[in-house]
Amino acid sequence: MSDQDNPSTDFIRQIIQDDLKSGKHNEIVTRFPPEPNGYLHIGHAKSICLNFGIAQEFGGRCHLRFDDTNPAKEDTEYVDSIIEDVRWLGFDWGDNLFYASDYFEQLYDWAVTLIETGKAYVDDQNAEEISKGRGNLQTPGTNSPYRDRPAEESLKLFKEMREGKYGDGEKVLRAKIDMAHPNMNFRDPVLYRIAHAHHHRTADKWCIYPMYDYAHGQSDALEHITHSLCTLEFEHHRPLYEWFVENIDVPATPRQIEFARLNLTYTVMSKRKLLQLVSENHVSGWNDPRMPTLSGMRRRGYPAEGIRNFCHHIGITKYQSTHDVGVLENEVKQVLNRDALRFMAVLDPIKVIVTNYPEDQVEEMDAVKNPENPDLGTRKVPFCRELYIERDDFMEDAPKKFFRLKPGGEVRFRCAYWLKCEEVIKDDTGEIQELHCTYDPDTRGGENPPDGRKVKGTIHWVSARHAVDAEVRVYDRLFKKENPDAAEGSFLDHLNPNSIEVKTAKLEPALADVEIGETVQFERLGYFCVDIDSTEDTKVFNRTVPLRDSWAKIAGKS
RNA sequence: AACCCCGUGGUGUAACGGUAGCACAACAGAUUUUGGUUCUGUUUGUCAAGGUUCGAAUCCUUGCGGGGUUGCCA
Repeated sequence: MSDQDNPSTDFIRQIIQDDLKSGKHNEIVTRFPPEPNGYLHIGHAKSICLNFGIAQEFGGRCHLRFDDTNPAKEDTEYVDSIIEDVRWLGFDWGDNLFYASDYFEQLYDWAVTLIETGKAYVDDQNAEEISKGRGNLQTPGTNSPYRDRPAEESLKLFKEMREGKYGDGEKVLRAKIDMAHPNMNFRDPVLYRIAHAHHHRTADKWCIYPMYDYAHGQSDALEHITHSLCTLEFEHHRPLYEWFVENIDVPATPRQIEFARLNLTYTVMSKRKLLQLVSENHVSGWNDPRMPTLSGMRRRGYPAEGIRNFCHHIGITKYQSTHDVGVLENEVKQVLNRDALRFMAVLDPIKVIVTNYPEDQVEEMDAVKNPENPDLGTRKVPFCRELYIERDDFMEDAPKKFFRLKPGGEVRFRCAYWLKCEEVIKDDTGEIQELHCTYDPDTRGGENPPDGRKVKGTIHWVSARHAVDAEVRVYDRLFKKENPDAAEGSFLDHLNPNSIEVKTAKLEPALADVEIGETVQFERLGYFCVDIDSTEDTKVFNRTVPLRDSWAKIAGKS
């Protein structure tokens, strides 16, 4: 199943189709414009899939542009991670890699023109005065005392601002629009501020930096972007975006269209909060497998295809919805079910002795690598007298619907034999030590015996003599609340204290060959990805997502 | 009570004036050497009231509800 089966027909794509049909545009150009001040998350994936997806579907192109107009918050570390993440997601911008800082000179020249034509002025007020002068939602603002200073004076001051004559905050350049406008963005927005800060690309060349509103539309125009797609919070900025495009002699007229940003249950998405999780060590880093970042999901074992399919299926609207994280997990599971190789691993082992199995014998059992793709063939799994099974797969006082191992009961050991539990060995405290079982030689490979006996359950196992130890990190949701943002108190109050559980597991030996970054299925348990923390001696696995567990549901009910 | 945007099952999303469909979730069953997968079926919806129309989720009006906007962040 692929994305292409059902082409999207959201309102943005409809606008684009109309623009193509009417001849307004012959080629579609979009852009993904992150600010390099943090790591990309699943919300960005929605925007990436939208912008790059549209370029692919309509035979256009999509630029990657770093919106690097605020040196105080930005860093090359973020530039590098963003490039890596977009590539990993599966998109390519060819030669179209740009930076807003590439346009600083041109933006400066246009600002000069705005001053010359009386559409901008240098304001000497400080931030507080400007804020006060702007009025509020009910009351109009008042003009700055510097609003009507002669253009030549503003020109001189603006030049001096650039030359570094003033300190941070001493002066700003403002557009001269309307201090009583109902849209606050029109109350003489700031175009340039002074910031004596080191920029990760332009170094110390500049000490004045353009604001988002002033830089973004012009950058779009310079790149001949046809459709500038952004999230809903920029709706009020669109008229200003258009004002600049109209009042400046730009080479193209891009159109801004807004869509709803992605919200997911059981997580937070704001960069500020994600940064806080990292800096206060609630997680191990931006790429912690519990983070909604692309690097976290990659490390968790989410395939890029699953994320792309998710973004495709949630669609694009203006309705501020919250998607169930289960939908994402479902897309991930679909891809993994198709692709992941199957292995057996025991996370919470209990020993089984096969009392009637020869002490020194070892058999290599054949096990299918992936039932969804039988062409992949089989692997060998060693079977001997001592095994491990999952503690959950045995119950002394089992309910009727418990199809696994119980005293006197018989189950199939996957791809091996049918075993019957003869004796339960306990220690002084009553804790189960080991199980003594007998096997039926007529069931080799797990086949049905000739006498027509039936068995309800099949459980996984690992040979105790051949097992490889590994660390397994079992992850759960990072937050306990569906919406940690809306819940009472700080979002940090709702962190799930059990979002990670570390176990030492017993693996079948073939698992030793799985490489870092690969995701496999531990049969009956879930999907697990080899983590970068793995060493020569010990592999580390992250649980990507558990398999559906309908027994847990039945057990939970009774 | 300024201005702007948005209201379709539990959660999302389609239907472009003409049979309210799909996915996830839930429930029931079938298949199964993973209580996985797959397959079949069931339950649940157009925020409200008016209006236009042969016909309204769709167009209009009003109300109600949700969100956004008062950075020298993006």
